[in-house]
Amino acid sequence: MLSKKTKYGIKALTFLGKQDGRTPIAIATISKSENISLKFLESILLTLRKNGILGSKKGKGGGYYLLKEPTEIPMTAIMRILEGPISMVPCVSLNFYEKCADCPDENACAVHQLMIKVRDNTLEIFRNTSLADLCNC
Amino acid sequence: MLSKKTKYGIKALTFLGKQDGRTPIAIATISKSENISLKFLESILLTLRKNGILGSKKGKGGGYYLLKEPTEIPMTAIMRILEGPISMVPCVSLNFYEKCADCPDENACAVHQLMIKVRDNTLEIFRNTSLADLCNC
DNA sequence: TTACTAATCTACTAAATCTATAGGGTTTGT
DNA sequence: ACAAACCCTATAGATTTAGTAGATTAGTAA
Repeated sequence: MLSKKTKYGIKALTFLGKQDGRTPIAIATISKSENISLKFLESILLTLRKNGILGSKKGKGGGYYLLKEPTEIPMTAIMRILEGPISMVPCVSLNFYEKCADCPDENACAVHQLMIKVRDNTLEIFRNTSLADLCNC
Repeated sequence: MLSKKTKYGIKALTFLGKQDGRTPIAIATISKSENISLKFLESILLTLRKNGILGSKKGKGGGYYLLKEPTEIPMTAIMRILEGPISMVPCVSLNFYEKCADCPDENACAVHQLMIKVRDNTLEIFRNTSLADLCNC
């Protein structure tokens, strides 16, 4: 299941993507519009900034803004920053790979084989979807 | 991410599916073969029994066995029993639907639309995969 | 029948981690 | 002076992943 962190993050990004230009938007504005706890949203936007998705401006008139065009931000990037691995098990993850402690042979593991399929499918959706696509809903 | 409960459950079911006939297999046998904590596995098999996937026999020579042919057990059933919803958000779940508190209009929600796509794809894989398919790895 | 043993079943506990915040102070820009 | 991001800490609650202890049931051998 998707964490609220990820869900709120996507909603906030979508909100920013719908604005025109790079005018900074205050956290409070997004928080009110999307019904997200202010402090929680604060930490979410901070991680998005630290990961190169958002820029910020301090002081009066400050806020957050997208660093790239929405068309240039794929869902894979957003998901990996906010949710972590796209795979359902670490042993099929491309970016967060970890070997299973209990599994002597990955290729003989039924779960492994099945989850590769699921990952490939999900990955293709996220690769073919950009933030811009979400903004057109 | 998939919980260990689900992962272990699938592995145990695969192990049972590979046996021939309905001879009961002791928990300890599966536990050793698949490197799963005995007591944790015990509770997992119990829920699978309570949900009509497994049968059990008590006492000496007892254990667990599949109630149906592996071909008759779809992954959707296994996943829903062990992991819960297949969807990444409750608002797109077919079997575990819940409305989002923060979302005034589902159809206008970008997350909602995207997660429907992901759910449809994942669901198709699980629908087209039975336990028997996992046993042939 | 009785005792023993193997196995499931039930219930309780607990550590560890994750989630979703809340509070308050600091820094920076206008 | 003020507004806003930034940063640090704490925390309640839930979930996960087990571990512990014992009850119950069923087959086997004496």
